[in-house]
Amino acid sequence: MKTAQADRAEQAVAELLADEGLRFTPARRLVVRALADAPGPLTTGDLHTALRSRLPLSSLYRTLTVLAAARVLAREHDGGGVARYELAEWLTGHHHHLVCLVCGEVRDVSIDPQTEGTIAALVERIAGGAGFEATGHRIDIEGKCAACRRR
Amino acid sequence: MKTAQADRAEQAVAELLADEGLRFTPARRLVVRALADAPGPLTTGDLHTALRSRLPLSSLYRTLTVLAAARVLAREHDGGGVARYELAEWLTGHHHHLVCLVCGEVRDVSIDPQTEGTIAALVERIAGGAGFEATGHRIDIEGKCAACRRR
DNA sequence: ATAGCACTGATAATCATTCTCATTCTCGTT
DNA sequence: AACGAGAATGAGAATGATTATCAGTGCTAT
Ligand SMILES: [Mn+2]
Ligand SMILES: [Mn+2]
Ligand SMILES: [Zn+2]
Ligand SMILES: [Zn+2]
Repeated sequence: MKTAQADRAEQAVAELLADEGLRFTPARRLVVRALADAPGPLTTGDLHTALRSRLPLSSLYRTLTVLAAARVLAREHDGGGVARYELAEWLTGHHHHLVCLVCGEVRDVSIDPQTEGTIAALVERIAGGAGFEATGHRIDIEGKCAACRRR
Repeated sequence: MKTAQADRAEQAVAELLADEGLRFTPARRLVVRALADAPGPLTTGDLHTALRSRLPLSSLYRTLTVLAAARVLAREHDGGGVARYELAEWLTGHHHHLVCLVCGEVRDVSIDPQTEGTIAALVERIAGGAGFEATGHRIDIEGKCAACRRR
């Protein structure tokens, strides 16, 4: 996320937390910033490595739980079952993921609005056919990332 | 999965296991059958509930591990991080999932070949643009299932 | 300054999953 | 039919990630 956008997101987070009677403490700011700077969702381990000197593990876990409950963060799980967190889509915009099956990296990727429209339409159709009310979708593209390809 | 197809799948599994010097034991047969009959991927808990009288938990876990390593089963993780298993796509055919955010159910859904072709094409395009070599994709449609809708 | 909450961080507890190991089973060979 | 090697089983212990506890600290409004 580029800095201007990240600053705006941080502002939005501050307001949301205030509304819920929660504070935007240093710990929470550290986590939000780390995720805003990341090219994709980060595991708890990634975050712990990055922030270990400034944020004990138990506090990191609590912070992630609180921010996810407040819908500031979205939590998902990768193929190995380890939790990954990213800023919620109302902060980052809708997007999808490239998942490298070799190194495990997960990277954000956006689709042009035109194509995204096509997808939304076919998702509607498929869901409707099954009596299912679709509210969103998630696409993971699996394969080999650029770095892993060249070796 | 309908029975004729399930029988064929079971046959294919028997052959694959034999090739690997593994046996198609009663425990493995129970698990493969349970998954062949299921409308979507099952959690370890689902399977344990269904098979508890015939298969101790430690054996269930080992069976799942062995079958997944042999590529008979595919393992994924749902939003809450619990493992889900299903027959590998070379047995079931390629498909996607409807994920109910209310009750947690996950159901298989197939897309017509025409639409699947469209998806494959745009996946190629998106991946290529990022220097990524796509080998597959996964689509989860999230929302409210038919049962949860009507109450 | 005081009271009431929110927050922190160390630690203990939980829960799913994996590991260990003694025992049993299968299958091919004598 | 008895034998031996490797495969499989099942009970229980161990692991690892995550969550819960709780005593102490910090903010903020009155
Ligand atoms: Mn993302
Ligand atoms: Mn499936
Ligand atoms: Zn990679
Ligand atoms: Zn439902």
